[in-house]
Amino acid sequence: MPTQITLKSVASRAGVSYQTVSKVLNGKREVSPETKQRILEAVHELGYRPNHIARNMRIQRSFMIGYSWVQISPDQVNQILDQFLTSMVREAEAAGYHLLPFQFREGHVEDYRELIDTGRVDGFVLSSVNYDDPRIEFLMERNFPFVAFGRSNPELDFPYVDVDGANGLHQATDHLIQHGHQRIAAIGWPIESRVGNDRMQGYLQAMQMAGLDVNPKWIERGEGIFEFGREATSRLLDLPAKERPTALVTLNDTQAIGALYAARERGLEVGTDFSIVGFDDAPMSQYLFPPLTTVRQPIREAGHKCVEMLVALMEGDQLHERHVLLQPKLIVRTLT
Amino acid sequence: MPTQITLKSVASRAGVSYQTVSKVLNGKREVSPETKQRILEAVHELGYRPNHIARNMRIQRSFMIGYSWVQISPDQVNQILDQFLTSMVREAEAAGYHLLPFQFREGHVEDYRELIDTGRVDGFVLSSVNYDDPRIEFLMERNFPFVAFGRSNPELDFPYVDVDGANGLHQATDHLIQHGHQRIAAIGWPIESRVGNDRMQGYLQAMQMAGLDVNPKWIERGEGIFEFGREATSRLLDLPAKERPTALVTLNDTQAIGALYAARERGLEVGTDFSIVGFDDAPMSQYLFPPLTTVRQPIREAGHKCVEMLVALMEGDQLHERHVLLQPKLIVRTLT
DNA sequence: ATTATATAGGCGAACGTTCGCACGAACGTT
DNA sequence: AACGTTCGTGCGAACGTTCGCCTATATAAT
Repeated sequence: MPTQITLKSVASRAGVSYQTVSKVLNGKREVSPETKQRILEAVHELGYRPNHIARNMRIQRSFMIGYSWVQISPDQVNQILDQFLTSMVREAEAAGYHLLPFQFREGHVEDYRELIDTGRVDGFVLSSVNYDDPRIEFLMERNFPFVAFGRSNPELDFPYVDVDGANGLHQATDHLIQHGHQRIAAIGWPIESRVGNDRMQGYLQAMQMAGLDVNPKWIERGEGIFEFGREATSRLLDLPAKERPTALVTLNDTQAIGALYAARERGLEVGTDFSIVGFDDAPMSQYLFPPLTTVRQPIREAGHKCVEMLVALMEGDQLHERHVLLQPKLIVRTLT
Repeated sequence: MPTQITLKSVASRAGVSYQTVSKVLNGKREVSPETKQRILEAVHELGYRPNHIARNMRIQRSFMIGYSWVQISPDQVNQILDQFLTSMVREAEAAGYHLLPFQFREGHVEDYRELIDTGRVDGFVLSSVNYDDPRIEFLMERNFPFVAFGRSNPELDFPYVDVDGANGLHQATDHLIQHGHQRIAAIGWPIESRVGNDRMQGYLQAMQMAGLDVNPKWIERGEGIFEFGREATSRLLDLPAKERPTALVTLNDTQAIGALYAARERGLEVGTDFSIVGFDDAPMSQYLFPPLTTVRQPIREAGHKCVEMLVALMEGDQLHERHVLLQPKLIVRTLT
C-alpha cells in the first residue's frame, strides 16, 4: 500500500487547514473562490479520494444495503438472481450505496441482527418472503429500514415491491380461454406459499370471469420442480376423457417443462393436442420444443424499485408509495 | 436507532477502562481471569457487538472483497452467478470478510481504482478475464491483492483459479469418439477468447490422440449464442456426405441448443442420427429433448478457491499454490 | 470614529475502535 | 532489605473524517 492521501496531505499542499478542505469537498459555502480553486487543484494533483470508512465512521452510517437470498436446491439455479442483483447494484451505486450480500440461515433472524448491531448495514432488501416471515417481524419491531420483494401477511403493513402474480396467471389462463380451451388445469405450489396462492388466485379469477367451472381435480399443488410437474400432469391426463383438461397453467417454467415431458410421454403434441403455459420465462424456455409460452416478470424493475424505496427510507424521506405491484407480461410463443 | 452499545458502556458496567474490554475481546492474555469474567458478563448482558466500521477504521482494512461480473446480453442470464456468488460469500464470511459487488464498465479500470483509493476493499476477485485484461495489468502494477477466475496472457504471472476447459472438451470429444464417431465438428468462440481457445485445444488434442484428422471445415467460431449454434450447425450439415460430421461439440449449452434446433430442422434425430455435446450444464439442459450431454464446471469449488487464495494474499500469507486448475466433469445424458 | 454584521478560515472534538507504553503492585531473587 | 521481573490495568494517541463554534479580518451602517 502506498501511503494514503488524506485531507491533511491536500491541506498542506493548498496551505489551509484540513477541515477547510473537507468543507470545500462537501460544498459548504463558507470558503472563498480562490482558496476553493487552490484546494481543488491540490485534490486533483494528488488524486485525493475521501476514505469511506472514516467518513462512515464519523457519519455513523455504513451506506450498505444487506441482501440475502435463499439457495434453491443445489442443482437448481436461481434464474432471476443475476437480473435482480445487477439492477439493485446499479440503483444502489447511483444513490451512493453498496450491496452487502450475506448468508442467511433460514429462520435465523440473528444473521440480520448481527449486521445491524455491528453497524454494517443501514437497511435490508428481503427476498423470498412468505407468510409469518420472522425477518419482517424482527425488522418492524426494531424499526429498521427494509423493503421486501414479495408480500407477507395481509395484516402487516410494511413497504414492499411485488410482481402481481395473480395478474400473471390471469393473463396466462385468459390466453388459453381465448384459444378455445374450457377445461384448464393448474399446477400450483403448496398452500403455505403466499406467492403460490396469489398466482393461483389469478387462475381462479380468470376461470370464473369466463364462466368456466373449475373441477377440483384440476388443481394440483406441490413443489415447483420438474418432477412434480411431470407427475401432476400425468395424473391430469389420466382423468376420464370428459374431465380431462386440454390445457394447463403452471406456476413456473420448471413445472411446465415437467408437464411438457408428461404430455410427450403420452404421445401428445404440445401446442396442438395439449397446451401449456409456464411462468418466469427462464432463459432456456424460448428454446424448448415447442417454445414455451410463459409469463415474464419485470425483475429489473423490481430490483430498481426495492432499492429506490429503501434509499428513501434510509434517508428519512417520505415514501410516496409504500406498496408497489408490478405487472408481469405474457410471452406468447406457441399459437394455441 | 437505539443508542449504540460501545466498549465504554461495557467498561463502565464492568468497572474497568474501555481499553481493557477491548483487550479481553481480542484475546490479549494480559488480563486476570476475574476481570475477564466480569467483562464477558457485561458484554453478554448488554448484548455488545463491536462496531465494524470503527474497527476497520482503526485497523486500516475494510475486510471487503470487490467483485464485479459482466452482464451478458440482457435476455441471457448468467447461469453460474448464483453458485459462484454463494460459494464466495460463504467462504468470505468464514474468513471474516464480505463481498462487495459493484458495477464495472468494461475497460474502465477506474471503477477498480476508485474502490481501492476510497479504502472500500482489501482485494478483488476478477471474473470474465481474457487476454490483455487491463484490470490485471492495473492490479499487478499497484500490487493490490487479487485472484482471477480465469487465465489471461501466458507471460503474466498472477494468482488464478480456472476450470480446465481443454480437459472438458477433451472429455466431450473422447466420449463421442468412444461411441464410434470419426467426423466430429466443433463450434467455438471467436479467436479473441482465451477461454474459447483453451477449450478448443482440448477438442484438437482429443482428435489428434485418437488419430483422427480434423477437417478445417469442421471448426466454426462465433458467439456463444443460440443463433450462432444454429447457423453453424446448418452449415456443417450442408457439407457433402463424406465430409459431413456425425457429431458435434460446442463450447456452451446455448450453442448446443442452437445445434439441436438445426439438426431437428433437418429431420435428424439427435442422439441417434447426430450427436451433440454441450458445455456448462445449464439448469434446463437436463430437461431438453433429448437431455443434453454436457460438461459441468465445478463452480462452487472455484468460488471457494478464489476467496481462499485471496484471503491468504490479503493477510500476507504465502500462497501454497498460485495457479489452480479445476477439472470439469462430463455429464452423460444420451447414449450416443 | 465607533460599532454592528458578514465572511473566511481555524480549531477542537467526536465517532468507536486498537495499540503501545507507562505505571503500580505483587512477587521472587540476590 | 533492596532490586529486577512479571503481571494486570490504565492512559494517551491514532485512524480520517465531519461538524459546530470561535476568531480575525474586511465591509457596511450608524
